Amino acid sequence: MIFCNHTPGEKPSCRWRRRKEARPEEIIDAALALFVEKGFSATRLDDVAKRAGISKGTLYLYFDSKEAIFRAVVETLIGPQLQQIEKLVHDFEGSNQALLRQLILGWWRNVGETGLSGIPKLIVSESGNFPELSEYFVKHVVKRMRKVFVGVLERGVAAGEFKPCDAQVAARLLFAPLVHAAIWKHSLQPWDDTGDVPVYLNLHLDIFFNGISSGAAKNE
Amino acid sequence: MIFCNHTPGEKPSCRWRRRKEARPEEIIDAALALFVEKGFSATRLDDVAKRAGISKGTLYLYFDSKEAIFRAVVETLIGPQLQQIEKLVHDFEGSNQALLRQLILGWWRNVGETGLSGIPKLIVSESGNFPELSEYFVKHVVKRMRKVFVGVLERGVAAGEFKPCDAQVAARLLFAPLVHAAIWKHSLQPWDDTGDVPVYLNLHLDIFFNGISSGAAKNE
DNA sequence: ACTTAATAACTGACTGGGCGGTTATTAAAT
DNA sequence: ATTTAATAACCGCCCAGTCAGTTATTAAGT
Repeated sequence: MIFCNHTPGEKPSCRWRRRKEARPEEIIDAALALFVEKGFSATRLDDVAKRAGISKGTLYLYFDSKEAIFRAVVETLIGPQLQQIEKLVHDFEGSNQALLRQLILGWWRNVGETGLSGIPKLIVSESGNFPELSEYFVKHVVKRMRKVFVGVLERGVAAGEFKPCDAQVAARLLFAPLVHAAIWKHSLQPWDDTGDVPVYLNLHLDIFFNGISSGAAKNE
Repeated sequence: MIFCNHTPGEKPSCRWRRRKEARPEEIIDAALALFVEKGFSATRLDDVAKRAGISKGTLYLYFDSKEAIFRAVVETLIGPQLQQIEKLVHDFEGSNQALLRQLILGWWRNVGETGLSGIPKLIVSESGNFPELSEYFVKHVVKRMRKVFVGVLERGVAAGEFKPCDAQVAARLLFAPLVHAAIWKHSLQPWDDTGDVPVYLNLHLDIFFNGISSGAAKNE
């Protein structure tokens, strides 16, 4: 705790090191973990600094305020994920059901099982205190994400693969268990570890597609 | 703001009134609203007091601490709901599907559309800061609730009404959209008012039961 | 190579305000 | 007159944000 800032496997020959490039990411990672665990208000910057292996003053060399760190956490971590998802949809060849399954399970693998899974809880928790951030999140994340799902669902309906339905609502239903699982993982999971999530998601997908498929093929 | 504490429709003839009986509930209601909106840490007791129409000192005549108020909010508001639900299940006559539909829609009417709908968000947000409370909630609310759903689902499977499946997991899936809708309502809804919830829930129920029904009867 | 000067990353003690909690006092109720 | 609900001024801790000083690093000079 006293000696720090050494690249792994290096002996502590000095009190600290200059690592201008690495700081921001380390700060954001530390802040994400603490914000998710404790919430924004209850997180002390001293703790963020300690976790990032620096002093509190250093935080202010890279960010203007606690709130700026919060915004950076949210805004920098989600862009890449969305791009990857949109790419997957664009390149995919196969049935729409298979694509949606892959989207759901892929999201869980890339987001749900990583530190990113804490972001939904964080956003939900702080929505009342950061309305502008919530607006940003809805506009640039939720709606963009939903657009992908709605597109695939509508394509599936047009192709006769799914029953006709309100794709907006169906998209929300399809995605809800993902969000639910992610939030759960960071809140009540420790006291109710009900099996692993992929099992949960697979049953969801089976029921959902069995329920929405246009009757033609039934997967047992 | 200055004059207060009058039963509705009473003229402010004095600075305040003694209303020992009514205080606790009013405090709890005020605290619920603010905790849900801002989270526990970010809520100031001065604001709770103001909203309850009293001064901060008065809070301490009825509760030992801020945390005690928090616990009271959670513990006093959910018991009655659970009892009502268990009674409904006990008395119900009809198909298990119909019962589950009624449970879901009834929950939304009695909880989702009232101030109680904020509790899930509150629990999730503060789970990191109040582990004991989370444990209590899981033990006495989540599991008790799930037990009801699991019971009905298993009965349905045994009766040949539903396909065989893991009732524990299915119960979580069935309930997830409710929690999702409630949390959504208190966080991102203002920036994405996607239709009303009953429509969402009805589609959920249609897809779910169509997906899980044992093929015999199809309701279209 | 070795020393020294200049720069910039980093530190940690400090502060000012805000908020949880207390208490001396006031006023309603009986 | 006595009791007690309620107040509002008050206290002290905590923590976001600051800044004067320290140390690693780099560059220039010899």
